[in-house]
Amino acid sequence: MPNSQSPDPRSVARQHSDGQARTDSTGAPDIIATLVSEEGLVSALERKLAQEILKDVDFATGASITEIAERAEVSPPTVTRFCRRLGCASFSDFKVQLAKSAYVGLRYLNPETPTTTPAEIAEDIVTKAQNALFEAHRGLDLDAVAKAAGLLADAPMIYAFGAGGNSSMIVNELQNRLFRLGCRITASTDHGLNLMQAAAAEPGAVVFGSSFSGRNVELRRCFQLLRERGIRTVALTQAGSPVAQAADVVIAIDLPEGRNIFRATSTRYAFLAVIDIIANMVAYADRDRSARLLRGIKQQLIRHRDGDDRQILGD
Amino acid sequence: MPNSQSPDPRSVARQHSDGQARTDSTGAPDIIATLVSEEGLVSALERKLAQEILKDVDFATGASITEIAERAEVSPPTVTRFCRRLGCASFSDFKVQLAKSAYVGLRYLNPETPTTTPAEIAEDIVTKAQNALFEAHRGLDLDAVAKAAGLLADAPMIYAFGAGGNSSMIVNELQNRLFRLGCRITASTDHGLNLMQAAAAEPGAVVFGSSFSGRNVELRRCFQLLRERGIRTVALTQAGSPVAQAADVVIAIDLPEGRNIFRATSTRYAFLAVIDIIANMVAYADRDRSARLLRGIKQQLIRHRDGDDRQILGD
DNA sequence: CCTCATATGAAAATTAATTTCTGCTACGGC
DNA sequence: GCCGTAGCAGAAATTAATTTTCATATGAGG
Repeated sequence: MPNSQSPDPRSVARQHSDGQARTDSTGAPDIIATLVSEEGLVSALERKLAQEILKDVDFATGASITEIAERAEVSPPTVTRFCRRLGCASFSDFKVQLAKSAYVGLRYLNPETPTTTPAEIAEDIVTKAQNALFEAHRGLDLDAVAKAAGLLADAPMIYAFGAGGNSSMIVNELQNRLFRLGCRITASTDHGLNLMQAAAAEPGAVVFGSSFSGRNVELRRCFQLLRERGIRTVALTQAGSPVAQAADVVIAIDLPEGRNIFRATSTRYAFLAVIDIIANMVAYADRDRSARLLRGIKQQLIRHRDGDDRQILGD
Repeated sequence: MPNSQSPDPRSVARQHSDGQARTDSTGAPDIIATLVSEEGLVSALERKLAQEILKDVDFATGASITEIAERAEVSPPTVTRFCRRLGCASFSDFKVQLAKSAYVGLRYLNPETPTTTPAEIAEDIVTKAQNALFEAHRGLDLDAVAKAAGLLADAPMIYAFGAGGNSSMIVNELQNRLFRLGCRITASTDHGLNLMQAAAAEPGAVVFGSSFSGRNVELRRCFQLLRERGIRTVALTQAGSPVAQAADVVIAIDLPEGRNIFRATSTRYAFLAVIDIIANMVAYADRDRSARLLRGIKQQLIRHRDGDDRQILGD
């Protein structure tokens, strides 16, 4: 038997038995992800347990160890061992971890239920948005983001290309955030214009392109042209997609799309967050200049509109 | 002694003893909010307990009842009673509820820490965005949203007014969502144009205005003009603000603004969610027509761009 | 076919949480 | 000012739940 010295379980808590703990950025184990992937679960009963818990997480967070054991048709000790294997100190620690993950990470796992009442619609939209942020954050390649921010911060000129309502919003937002920081940037959302700008862009310029699907052929064409011309490109898009393949730096966002045609894609929230992260990084690249510019803009707004924008930059 | 019949605690769980449970829309008690407000906590020791738990929620979610009792210098039974009074079935139920609330709702209670590393920046942006969604959802007046959606769904023409980068994005997004559903809508983000459109708007039209601060005097002027003309207005803005006062239907969003001048306001995420909720409600107002239109748009896109938009409407 | 490793559950032991009961305190009436 | 009442708080006892121990079973590898 390993661990015959019986180490304090608490010391191994929050850490995977194989040392490869799945954690979110707060350092907390991401129980749901582990349950879904079933990683580290060797036996059949443990897998069954994982499935049973995922089937009704709300029940699991409220139930006692015997209730869960009964549902999965295993014995309580098996549940305890299962929790330990997942990196929790105890069964109750497991429940707490589960509750933490579940709040945001859970619901999109449930079958898509049609929403009709106002409360359900609001719940659906907000939860999906939170999920999108959660998932995107988890999968975000920070090095790629930092690299992109570095390119943008140093660029003498930035072109931001998008098309369609969603990416248009994203590139406009990028322009909106970066011009305040002293970046020279122009956003355009027209394919023809994008192509012309790509052809005319001066060496040293950086082109940022957004595509939710990654299959925007015109954007890909722009990127290919730019690559030939030696102009660096940053893509915010799906991993492995045609657009991603044509870009120098790829910030990949891969999120499952819901099947509700009435709901706009919650992926927008994740894209928006990436823009904010990039903008923040660019701001910190030259903190003093950014602060000076932002304060200047704010003062102008206050002077011009008399308190209109007391709170935030740009109503 | 009340409750001498000793009802099953589970039956009173998730419900405040006075029947005025603070719950989020999922029906789960919002423990953190209750702890902060100290509502329903009669005795001094219970208040002390609440403060002690808020002081270190992470500890509380992991600790046993005796550990918490020791920290607050009370006895374990007091902790049990405390949990019951908060509407939980048991101490462990309390911990689970606490963990649920804490994941999203907690962190903005912590002092704003400056972020510098890429990981910190990403964490900060994402967490703040999730918080904004969480808080806005909690405080959202669904009746007002439904009323607004009803007005928009029935309007022969919609004018969406915003100004500044943030509200511009919001009204563009509204247009983007609603035109797909067959609404006649035009968004404009220019004060002068807004005023002219307000003056020219035909009776029966509905004007939607967004202002993050609520102090956009030009928008308020538009709304006042429209009120005189008997044209209905919907404001998405801060409660009680000048803009809100001038509007017929107010969707109020009141969120604390961070002090980090480098970060764009996380309130944008909440505003965006409200737009999505409205659009969804409008879609359901005439579900068949919406479905028909959306499918038609999708087919056109697929035919024209050959797979470019396989996944979502509008890249 | 045997052996070893590992998994599993029954039962025991332990630990934790809750109930009961009693003392205490504060407040109001007399 | 004293007494009674109400309700809170904690000690101890009770109960419930979880975990450990140990015996058995199962299956892979020799």
